[in-house]
Amino acid sequence: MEKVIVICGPTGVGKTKLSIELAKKLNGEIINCDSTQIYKDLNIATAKVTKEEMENIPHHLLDIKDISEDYTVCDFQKDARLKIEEIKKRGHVPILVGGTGLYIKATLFDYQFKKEEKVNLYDNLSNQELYDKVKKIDSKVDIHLNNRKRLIRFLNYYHNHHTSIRENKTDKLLYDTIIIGLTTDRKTLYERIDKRVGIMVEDGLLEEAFKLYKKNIKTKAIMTPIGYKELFLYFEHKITKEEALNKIKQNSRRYAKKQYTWFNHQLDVTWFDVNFTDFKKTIDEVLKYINSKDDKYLL
RNA sequence: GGGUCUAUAGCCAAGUGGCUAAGGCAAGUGACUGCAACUCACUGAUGCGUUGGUUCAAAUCCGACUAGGCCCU
Repeated sequence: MEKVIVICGPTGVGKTKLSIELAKKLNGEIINCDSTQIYKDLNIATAKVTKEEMENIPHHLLDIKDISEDYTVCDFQKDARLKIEEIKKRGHVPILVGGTGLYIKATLFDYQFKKEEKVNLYDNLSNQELYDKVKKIDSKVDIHLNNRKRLIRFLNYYHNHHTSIRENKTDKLLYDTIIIGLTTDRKTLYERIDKRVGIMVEDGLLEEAFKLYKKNIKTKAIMTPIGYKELFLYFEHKITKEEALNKIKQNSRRYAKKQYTWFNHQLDVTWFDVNFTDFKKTIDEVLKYINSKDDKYLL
């Protein structure tokens, strides 16, 4: 049986470290599932693995796009599935690693992204008008009146496919999957996140951000991740450096919190409490679990 | 030691005798199939420093106490 292994969890728990150790043991190759690490030039703020950390383990879907380009879950699904097949063909184990839940889910499950033409027929409508339109098409959808982005998406979807997006739900899994979640108590995680921001600064976060700032192109790729937009405000003298860094910490904590909500409710995750003082124990625990699920990977 | 001002949720605060104590921030919870590190929603004081009193009715008025700020000594 050919498994696909997934490592998910909040930002800052040690997914990267575990993924490399697992890849070494299981003859694996890593597929990045982090929406911001797809892009080139976004390294420190996105906590991207360094060449040294990789330890010669093949990594895929890192640095594949320029910051001026757009990339969506639809692109990722296509790319990731291709990579999974390639890795399997080599007789290796695909290990999906990242914190972007939607990307992981869309890859693993039978999400259908059919061809669409881009339309912006709805930009001038008020939220109420959008909402009424949506309700008229499908009275059962529960997109909130204020969630303009989702309302427009619904209408665009309907325009293209003439069905309600709600009917797109699926629980059909395309791969034999083991989903491993890394976790720790909230307090420890938050401390790690705060500390990591300090390390990022030492590693040159401000320089990286300033380089992007000077380009003066505020693309989606730059403005989405946590770390740049906050520092841009500092560069524009709107807030102090201290405030910017605190904002980065806070946004990271909130992000981690949201990731928990997502993973807990959207995927069937088996959680492992990380042992930070002896990470080997965590690795062993996870390996043991994988082994119990599939005895092909003997230790 | 004397005078004076203040005390409402983790923080900032509105409220100046009468519906169930505004709001913001922080925090927590949740939704989420084409921007997902996105977008959006929900949640908080049975109580107004403590304690007596006035009143049909007190966060609101009066007294004492406690704590803090400022001024004087």
